[in-house]
Amino acid sequence: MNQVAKKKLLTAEDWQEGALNVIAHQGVSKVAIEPLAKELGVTKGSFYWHFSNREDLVKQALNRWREKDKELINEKILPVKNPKERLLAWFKLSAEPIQTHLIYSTLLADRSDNIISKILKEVTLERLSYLQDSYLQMGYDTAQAKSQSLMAYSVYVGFLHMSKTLYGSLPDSRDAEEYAQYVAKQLIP
Amino acid sequence: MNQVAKKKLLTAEDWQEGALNVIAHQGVSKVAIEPLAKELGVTKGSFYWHFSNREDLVKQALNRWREKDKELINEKILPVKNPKERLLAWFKLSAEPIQTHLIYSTLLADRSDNIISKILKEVTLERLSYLQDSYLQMGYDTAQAKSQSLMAYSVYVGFLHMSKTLYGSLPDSRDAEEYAQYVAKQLIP
DNA sequence: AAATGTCAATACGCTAGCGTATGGTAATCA
DNA sequence: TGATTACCATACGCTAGCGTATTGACATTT
Repeated sequence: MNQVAKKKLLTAEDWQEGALNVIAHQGVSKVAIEPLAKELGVTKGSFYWHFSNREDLVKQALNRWREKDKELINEKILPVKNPKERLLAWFKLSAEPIQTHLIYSTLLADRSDNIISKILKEVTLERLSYLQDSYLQMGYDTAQAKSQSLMAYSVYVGFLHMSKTLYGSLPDSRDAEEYAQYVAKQLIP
Repeated sequence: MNQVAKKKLLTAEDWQEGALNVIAHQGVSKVAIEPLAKELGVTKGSFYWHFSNREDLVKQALNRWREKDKELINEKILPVKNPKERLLAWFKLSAEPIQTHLIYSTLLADRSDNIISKILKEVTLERLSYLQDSYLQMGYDTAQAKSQSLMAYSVYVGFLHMSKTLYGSLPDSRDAEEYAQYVAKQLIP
């Protein structure tokens, strides 16, 4: 509840992280300044020092999310040289119950602003591109690689929602592992 | 803007339909009484005659959606006797840009109330069950049919979001057609 | 014709949340 | 040490939207 007990002063990053947590679990529309301030142990006065308004916060928070997501891929996926292994790694990662997936799935239906749509599109296209690359490197022609990566990515998106819908949250790591392996067997020849 | 120019009196169904339209395009959280009243050409006085409060409207609207969705399936999918043909019909239907899909994909990330989660789960389980039946009738064993239907349904959910997210970027109607055929080939042996 | 029922308009109070204005405090700098 | 800076608190006004209370206008029944 009060994760900044020792730290006296807040940074813009603290606010961004707080916003991302709300987005992950309740959606962008639930990002409210005063409740967030309470949670961080300060008042609005702090907020309007760091940000010009609510939209500013949302924008910065989503950009932060995009950067963190990119770093994750750069560290865990792209270094895998073998394309088949790389796809496997991606499927495994995509089934892990981490914040970036929660945020992504929440944004997918919460398109209240153009900010959201824009970032969502950019992130999706970028993710699709490295999936497609992997399939291309496995010998698919362009059209096949396009369709196949689109389908694989759809399975990922669908999985996020299904697990939320059917279990109330993302499944535990054992179930996720099992599912990832099954899907991988179907989608990686 | 004013679709009830001739009709003087509103019914509860009119309000439910209005709510469903908002849900389909903006999400449940955007369902507001006064704006909806304006759109329907009346005031709040009408609303509180037909419903006890906002939650009441949302609940009734979502139940209405579920019934309409069930009717659609009963009419267009279940009558197809051949299981392979039935799956094909379902994939075709699932790619059509009709309201029921819009609502479904919106609900998927807009889980503000328990009402939504409950209905969403019910609808999803029901849809999965007739998908699973089709695969069973095609000779899959229970575990396979379960996993396969889950994956097929994930592709459906993913497709809904992808087309929304990438609109204007990737899929023109020719690509969409190509993709649909590709997916069907992968998911229906 | 009177009474009742059905549906809607209007006026009101209430709350949550946004954004502004101003003041305060502790640290740092000149 | 006085002044400035960085950060936060407090108080205020404003709007959207919820829900209630009351009244009004037809339509139907008696």
